[in-house]
Amino acid sequence: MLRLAQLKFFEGFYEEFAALGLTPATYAIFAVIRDNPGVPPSSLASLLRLRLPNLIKILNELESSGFIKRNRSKSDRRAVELMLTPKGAKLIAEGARLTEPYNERMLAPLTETEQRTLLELLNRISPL
Amino acid sequence: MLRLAQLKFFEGFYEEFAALGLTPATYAIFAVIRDNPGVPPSSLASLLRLRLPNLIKILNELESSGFIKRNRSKSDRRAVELMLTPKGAKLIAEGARLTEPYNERMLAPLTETEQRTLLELLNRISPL
DNA sequence: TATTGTTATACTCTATAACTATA
DNA sequence: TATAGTTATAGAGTATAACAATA
Repeated sequence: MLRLAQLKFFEGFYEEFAALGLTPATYAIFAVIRDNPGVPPSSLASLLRLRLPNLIKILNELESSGFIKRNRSKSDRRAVELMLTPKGAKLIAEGARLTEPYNERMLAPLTETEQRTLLELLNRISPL
Repeated sequence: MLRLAQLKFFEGFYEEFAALGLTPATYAIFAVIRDNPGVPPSSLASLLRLRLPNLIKILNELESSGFIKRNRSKSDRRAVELMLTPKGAKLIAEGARLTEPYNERMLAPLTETEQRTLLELLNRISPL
């Protein structure tokens, strides 16, 4: 049942966000960088349960498209600090506007109380 | 959150059922054939949301390993009827014995009432 | 020596087009 | 002509190993 629900959400996501070129993965990456400017790739990968090499490949594309930039940390020159460019900030802001109608459409069979319950139960099973 | 929960269940599944060589996909396929002997590949694919060509590849492996057999329908010789062999029935029966402890472990953070609620809400979002 | 990030690469899963045999 | 099943193949997602730079 989890797989079927997730499939529905991903299919709906591609419909809703196709015009912006956002995927579930890139949306999540943008949102985390927006809320945690300077987050290193390693933290981002473990938070989103992505393998570092797979994340790096996505980050390379996002950087060469001009959506994010990488700064080397002053204190530890191995570490990378991820930031949104103005172009990237604009993209995720546009995406954020589609989020509420998207969630509403996916969760339409549930009341608002049930929607909160579902989120709470899922969060207990696998906390973010 | 759905993706993270599903990831947890799949990882737990591989741990629990590794000894039997069952995957989430093959478990579901065996269970559907067991409960619906003679089910055609097309119905199986749409029920489990698998593309027919991808399902066929799995069915080929399951058949050449001796777990299932294909019968041509008498009434429509294009149609295939899927059946478990005794070997396949034995395998899914062994798998079924692991199912309750597996679900219990994955859903440990929830009370029994909450477990039923979660299943009901997921089923409303994307009915089987 | 250990850690962060990166590259290269293989493997699984998923998607599309085209073919066959029956209807 | 249309349908059920199948094959071949391409693409996306995910995995591991090895390397460079820095600590």
